[in-house]
This record gives sequence, C-alpha cells and structure tokens, in this order.
Amino acid sequence: MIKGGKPGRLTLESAKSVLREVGMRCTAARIAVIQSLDAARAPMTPGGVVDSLCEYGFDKSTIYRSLTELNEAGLVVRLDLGDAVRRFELLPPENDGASEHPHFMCVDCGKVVCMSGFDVELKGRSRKARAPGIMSEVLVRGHCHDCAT
Amino acid sequence: MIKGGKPGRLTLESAKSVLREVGMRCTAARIAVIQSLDAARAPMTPGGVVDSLCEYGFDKSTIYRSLTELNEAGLVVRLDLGDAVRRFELLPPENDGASEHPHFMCVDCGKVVCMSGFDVELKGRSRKARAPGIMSEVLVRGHCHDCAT
DNA sequence: TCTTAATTGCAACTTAGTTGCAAACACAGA
DNA sequence: TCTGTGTTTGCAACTAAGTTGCAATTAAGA
Repeated sequence: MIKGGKPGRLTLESAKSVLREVGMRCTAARIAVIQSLDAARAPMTPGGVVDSLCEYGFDKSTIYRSLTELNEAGLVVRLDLGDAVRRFELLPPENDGASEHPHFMCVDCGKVVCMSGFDVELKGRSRKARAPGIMSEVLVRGHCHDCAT
Repeated sequence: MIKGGKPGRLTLESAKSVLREVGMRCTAARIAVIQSLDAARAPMTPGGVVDSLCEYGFDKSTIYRSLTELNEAGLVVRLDLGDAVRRFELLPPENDGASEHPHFMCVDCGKVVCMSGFDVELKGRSRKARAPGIMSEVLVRGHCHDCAT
C-alpha cells in the first residue's frame, strides 16, 4: 500500500515499494509516472503525463504502456471525466478499488477537482422512479468558482 | 420547435421546418443527421452517425460539420458521457437549452440512459466541505441492471 | 429563371494513441 | 558481485478520429 498522505509526498522508495508489492519491476519510467501522478493535485490526462515526462527523455509509448499497466495492477484508476479525454489518478493508500469520491470538472477552464468529502444522493422525483443500474462513479460538471464569477 | 414526441417519428417535413426555424438551409445531409439522431433511442457518437450515413454517400466531414452546426444552432446537445467519446442527442420539443436530467452510462455495455425523473443531491460529509462550483450536468457511471446480473 | 452565398465532397492533414521489434535493463540466482 | 533471462524500453511506423482548405455544387430569395 502507498504510504503517506498528501499528494506530492511520494518518495522514490515508496514508489518502488508500491511497484514491488504488485509484482512489477521498478523502472525509471514507471516511477516517473507514479511520481508525476502523485505530484498532480488533479487527475491527469495521458497527454499531460506524456508532456511532463517526455522532456526527461521518456517515450510516449512507454508512458502510455506504463499507465495501462499501473491501471491493470490497481495502482492507478482510469477516470472518464467527460471531456472526451481519459484521465489517470493515483489511488490513495487506503483505497483498494475504484475512486470513491465524485469528481467535479469545470466546463469553462477544464479544471478537475476531486470532491473527496462529498457523498452523492440520487433521488427519484416519483415513487416509481428506478435507478437504471448500480452507481459506481459520479461526475459533476459545471462552472467552478473562479469561472462563475 | 420540434413537433411530435417519440423518437423515430420525425418526418421529413418536420425536420425541414426545424432547420428553417433556426435559419439553416435544408440540405439532405442535415436532414439525414437529424433523422438519424431522432431514430436513435440514446445519444449517438459522431462515429456512429458517420457510419450510419456514409453508406448513403454522405461524407464524414459533412456529417461532422452538420453535427457542429446543429449543436451551435441549439437543435442538438453535445454530451460528454465520460467514455472518451462525445455524443450528440436531438433536443426534445420542450427543451430550450442544455439537457437537464442526469445521464447514466453502463461501463460494461456502454448503454446510455437518460435519467429523467431524478434529482441529484451532493452532501458534504463535514460542515466545512464546500462544493467546488456550480453544478450544471451530472453523469453517473456504473453497471446497468442487465450487466449487473 | 437567375444569382449568390452557403454547403458539400474530396483529399490532405493533424493529433492521440497503438503496435512490432531489436536493444537495454531489472533482478533472481550463482 | 556477476550473469542469464525474461521484462521493459525507445524507436519508427501505423491506425483511427476528427479537422481543414478549396473547388464544385446547391438552396432559396430576387
């Protein structure tokens, strides 16, 4: 499990141990991807990760592959935040599955915020309204405070 | 305003009058796009519209342009349903702006359902939790009843 | 019917992401 | 610490989705 709490606090050693725990080799590319995701406050697009790591000499195909592998290993969730771009987010320590909190995305500036600390409740307006399935992920779109003013 | 209710019931004449109302020329391509969206029960991806109309000889660039123009004219909404693909939905008669209801998308089969009749409530777990902005659109993802069983 | 601006089809282009493969590397075992 | 082996990487070429410029065509008002 990933030690420590706040984003941007993941050390080289803890990144390595995270990889070893899931049986993946510790390579520079994977560690860079993990640290890049960790340093970001919000979920990152694959393109964003590529941009941030290409300048250090990593190849885009390596980064795409790393993201996919980390996702398959359960270290990273792939979010679909509704702007026609996938995003990746490093899973927090205690989390063992999908990202549990809702996400908010500003339709003006594109900023994505994790709404940890919020629960979502869906209320049918009539008695007979029935949810179409089992809810697993919620995305709220709208105008963030900065853009709304 | 678009007359008549159920999907798949939009006649050639009503498609034409819808276009004239917003000051657009009535062309075969636009009518085909409107009828294609109308015939679908769920929002369509641009690729889906292209596939369904290419076989009738329409060019993909024409279809993309038509979708964009119809969206700008307010006849069609562009939805971002979180599967990294944009979708287009013909606006119902009474609707004059954005799609107001939440949408549900099944992560297994990709089915999209309009959750008309549902309200969404966001509850902060603590007193000081503050929503990051003004909510305008909600997407719920999960497993639909068919796939969950 | 004629005129003209709007629209279309084509082809070339852009961008995001994927794939095959040889070279480089991590790491378990000696 | 060194070595062998299977994993991972970088490269380059490729695919798919969507966009753009432009000449030819067409809708619709005069």
